[in-house]
Amino acid sequence: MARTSVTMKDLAKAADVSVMTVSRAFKADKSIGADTRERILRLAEQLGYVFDSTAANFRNQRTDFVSVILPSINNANFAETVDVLSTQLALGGMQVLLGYTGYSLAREEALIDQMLRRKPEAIVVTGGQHTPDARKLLAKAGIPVIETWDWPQDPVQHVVGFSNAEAIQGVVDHLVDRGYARISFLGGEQGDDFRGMERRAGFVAAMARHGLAADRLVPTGPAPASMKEGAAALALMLDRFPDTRAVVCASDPIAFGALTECQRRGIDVPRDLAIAGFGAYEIAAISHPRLTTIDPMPSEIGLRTANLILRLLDPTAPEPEAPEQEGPIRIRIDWKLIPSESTGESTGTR
Amino acid sequence: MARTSVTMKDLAKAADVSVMTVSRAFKADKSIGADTRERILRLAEQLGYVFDSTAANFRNQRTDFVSVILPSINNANFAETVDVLSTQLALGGMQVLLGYTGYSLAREEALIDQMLRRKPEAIVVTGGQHTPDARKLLAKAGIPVIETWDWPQDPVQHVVGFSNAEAIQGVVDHLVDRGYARISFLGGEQGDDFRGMERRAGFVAAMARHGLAADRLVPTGPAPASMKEGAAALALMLDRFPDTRAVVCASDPIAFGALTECQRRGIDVPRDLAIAGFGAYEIAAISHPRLTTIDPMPSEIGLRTANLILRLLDPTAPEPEAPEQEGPIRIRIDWKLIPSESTGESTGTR
DNA sequence: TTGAAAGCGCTAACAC
DNA sequence: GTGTTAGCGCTTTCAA
Repeated sequence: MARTSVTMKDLAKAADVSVMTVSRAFKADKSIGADTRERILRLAEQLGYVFDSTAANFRNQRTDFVSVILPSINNANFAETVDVLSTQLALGGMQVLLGYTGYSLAREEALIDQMLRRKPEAIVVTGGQHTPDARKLLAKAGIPVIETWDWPQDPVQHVVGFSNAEAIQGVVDHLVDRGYARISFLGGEQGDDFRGMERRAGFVAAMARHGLAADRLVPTGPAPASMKEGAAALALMLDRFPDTRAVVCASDPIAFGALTECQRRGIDVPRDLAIAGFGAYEIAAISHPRLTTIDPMPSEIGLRTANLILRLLDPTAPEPEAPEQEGPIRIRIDWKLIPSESTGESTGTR
Repeated sequence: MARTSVTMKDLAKAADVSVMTVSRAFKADKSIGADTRERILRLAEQLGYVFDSTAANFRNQRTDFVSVILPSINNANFAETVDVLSTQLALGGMQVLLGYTGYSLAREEALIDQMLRRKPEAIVVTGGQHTPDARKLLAKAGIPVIETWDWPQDPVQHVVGFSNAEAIQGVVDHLVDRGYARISFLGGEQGDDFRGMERRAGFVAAMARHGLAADRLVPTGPAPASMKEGAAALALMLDRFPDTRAVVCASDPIAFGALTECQRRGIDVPRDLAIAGFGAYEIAAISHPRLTTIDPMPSEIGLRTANLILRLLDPTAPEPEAPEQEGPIRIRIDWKLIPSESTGESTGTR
């Protein structure tokens, strides 16, 4: 194993130039003779030299890292946000450093602490809920902090997201529009999945606004709730609230699980029961019937977050009036209702 | 923004000790007075000191990074592998640096080049297909290289994976067992998705072995093929090979897309048509009917890869006989056939 | 166009 | 238990 790697010093010796000249050979715009550069690059190839960006980064006091903290990587929505975020940041020469909390705030705190030691240029977190210590760490980090996928009451700094409580109301309004009144909610009400809890709160608020009973609440257990839990929750709902005519689910996987349970029991969706999800996952657009859902624009979140970071870090950015005085930036993402087959058409109160 | 951060030097001055003493205060096992340490740590808290691991890593010539290169993060199987891999490596103090190729070998080459400059301790790639230059980079990297999710003819170094061609044969054998003979294959045959192509090759080989016609091949377009493409491919298949009684799909998303298309057309699965997938995605276990599939053990791949890396990097590992001479390690992951409802029961040739 | 000096923040190794 | 020295590989600055 070539644990002993070739350095610029070695190259310099071999090319009989100074280390500085070698350094210049690897930068595009430095003043250096074309022939000298070519000779050095050829030599580098021969000796198997690999540029050490850790050293360069250290010397420049820039890591070009952006830390991104997610509840889980195994979630198509978060994955899409990260995908776009990474791709976009790569255009600015930035690299994403990913961390997963497993939906635990304690783990998030530990991760933030650990991440900050790596001296990222900015840090992106999911949600607006953090432990007090985590908040303190973020506030004192001295780098841009962006909370995403949420619309916190009291943001740490920048925000790119939306209100989960509000978004779910789009679903409720849609169902009420179609004449549904006896509506259940399937979704977690425990653990650290605050987005799920907010969706439940949003459901309750929206039902109250319509003067409807909002007590048909079925938990799906701690996050991440997925298809299986959705099926189990539907069974539970049929047992507890048999008069239900429509269900709002905290996520599309839950909704799809519920749908399969209906199929197994011979319950026709949407004729006997309407089902709505959340997240605009791939499955919502293809299941039979297709699921009515909310598109939270995950790629938009990633894109706007990346652009915000690039702008905040770009020293050449033209500052309009107040130089160095710009306050926190709040970018609201517009979720979109996608009405579809699973909530059918309606003709009267259900 | 506190672009000017507090260093050990500042702490040393404030605590009226040497920088070395400060350094010791942050290491668990160093000889230092308990009171001195406490005083320094308290001071660090007050001054908002954050340990700079980039400097420590640079000094120690260890980054504690492991590069992991994936086709896409938006794939539940790869996500699971990475999840377990990251978690396990974290136990050894390692951090994963993720990169996505978008199923492009050219992009993979660029990524590998870029990653190696960050001086990772090891590099994990997906698949055994690389550009010649990428292979060269990997071979000369001087760190452990692990190819995963594949079983290459000519591995670069270590391997943790399985043969996609062989695995798909498990599905074919199962269908033949159940009496199916007129079997189609839905899956990509273009672009850089070599795992998909290998599955197709495996299908053809298995059919030939059973003396069956293997010419019912329906492409799904370039990777990543997903549910929508699966539905479209099924429609195409019905048109081109209407006598088909069973379809083998290159992935569960394709299979599920095909299933939904059947549901829309009133084709009963498995009575009229059997469908099998690949990957043991969540959807396979819950769709109605549930999908027969192959479980490629993604978390096992992640776990074994992590443990292999930790072992290779651990200098205290007891080397049995040949010190520093151990050859490449090949860990074969045993995929598992999961027979389920979508391939039904059979009574005779179909 | 090229080179010499200095140092980014931390720690191994060795004194005391 | 604490301090001193030296240096990881690179680049900014200034001089030639």
